[in-house]
Amino acid sequence: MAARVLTPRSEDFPRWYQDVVAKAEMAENGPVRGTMVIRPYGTAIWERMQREVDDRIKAAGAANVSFPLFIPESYLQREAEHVEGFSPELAVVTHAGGKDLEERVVVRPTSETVFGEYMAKWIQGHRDLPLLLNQWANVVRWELRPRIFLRTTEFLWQEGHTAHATEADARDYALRILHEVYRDFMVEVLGIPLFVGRKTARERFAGAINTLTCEAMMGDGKALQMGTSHELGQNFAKVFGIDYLDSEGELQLTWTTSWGVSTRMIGGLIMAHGDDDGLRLPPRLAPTQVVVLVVRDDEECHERARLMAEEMRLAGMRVSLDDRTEISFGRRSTEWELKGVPVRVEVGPRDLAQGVVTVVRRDLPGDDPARKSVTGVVEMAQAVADALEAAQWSLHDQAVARVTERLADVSSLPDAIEAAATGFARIPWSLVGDEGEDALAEHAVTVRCLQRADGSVPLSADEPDLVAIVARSY
RNA sequence: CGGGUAGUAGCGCAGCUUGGUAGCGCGCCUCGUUCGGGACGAGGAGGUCGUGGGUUCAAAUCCCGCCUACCCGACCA
Repeated sequence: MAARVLTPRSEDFPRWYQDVVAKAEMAENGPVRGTMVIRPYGTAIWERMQREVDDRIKAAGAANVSFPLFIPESYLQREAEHVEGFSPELAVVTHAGGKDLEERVVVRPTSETVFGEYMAKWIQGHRDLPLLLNQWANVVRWELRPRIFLRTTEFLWQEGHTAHATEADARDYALRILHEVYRDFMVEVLGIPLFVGRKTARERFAGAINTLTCEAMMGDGKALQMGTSHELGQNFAKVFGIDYLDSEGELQLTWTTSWGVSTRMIGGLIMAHGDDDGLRLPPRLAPTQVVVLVVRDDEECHERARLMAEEMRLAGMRVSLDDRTEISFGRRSTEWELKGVPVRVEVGPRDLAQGVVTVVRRDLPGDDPARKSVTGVVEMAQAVADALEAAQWSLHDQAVARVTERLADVSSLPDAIEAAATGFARIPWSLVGDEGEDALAEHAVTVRCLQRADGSVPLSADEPDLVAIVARSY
């Protein structure tokens, strides 16, 4: 077995999380509180996320743009709820160019207001709608209690902003992004099971009329909001004048949406799949899917490993070759395990003499006999491809098993609070309500989302027989 | 933002009580022996003791401010 390099999750989960971030060389804290330096491996993971999410956003018809980092403070102030929600978290530039600024400038905490200003300019008639935009950017929200990847003062994200002719179009699009972009990516690529639903009024985005959310259960039973999609109604259209002439020649206000996912997903990925040996990456996401490990400094081993890596690359896999034989085998194995590379191929003289190699799966625990298998050199590429496919779903299924185990159906607030100590509780929304949310909040428990009985997303919080998913959260 | 704890080599820590030559383990570099789950030996490099000020002949050590991290609360997509 691998030597202990991390604090075990059962001993101290937050400490384990920090250990993984550091030991897998993903990121470290920046010099200013709440900022982070994302290292090459963390960046590679984020780039994979970006690629997968971006492809889906484009498939949903949106185009990428780039808006400024600085926003005039007056823009924020136009939408009452929006300012109120964000002002405590704003970083404001008051001094620049060697003098005090006449109009203060905020560092964007999100870009609804600037997008609003320009969408108003670009939209004239109904033929300009819908306008579907997205940008990949950094944003700043001054955080009092930062946690690397999960809640940082500066973070990277994607923010989509759209304008539609009708409320129904806007509603459909917000829901479409939630399902076809976010849920599809998180379930199919990240292998993380989700609770998708609608936020209660108090958990809603500042300035939205509805917020849809993807909530995931972490390894310690707490919830993480992985992505949100908002219907903004006509709130921003009114204050920024985002209007158009309809086919009758009448001036109409548009209906807008916004939606985003951030580097927080990296934290979610760590806490949803990681184990006591480190990160475990689902193959579809992993920057390196397979590492070919040269076991000993032996000419035959080097050459055969190189050829095998090349063969798998040609077959379309993302492969790294580890031929650093000056570092001991055990150390290198541990390192790749920490980094969560899904499959390892060990090429050593003992196996080669028999025409075989050892294939090791990261998703299975150390005592699982299926974890290591021996396969003929000729069948190796296929065996690895099969292992990758199996690992993708095995990680997903392990996460589903945890949800099943830690999700309790309850019928009282005290029971919900008790269940939230170790996981999620599902409780009829009629038993909670606004007062119930207050009572839960006293125990640091919140309503993560509202769902219909079958788990689908309700059209409004007023539908009958809704259930609330409640939990402690990050 | 309030309460608590901490900051000494890349990482983890001792030294501080009682002021007087900057230490240990891991990692790193070189050489040799090793090599199928964090190898071993020998030699070596690496420090404005978080930062600014104060007390003192003398400060890692005593005093004050600030910064940063962790825990608990409040706040927050």
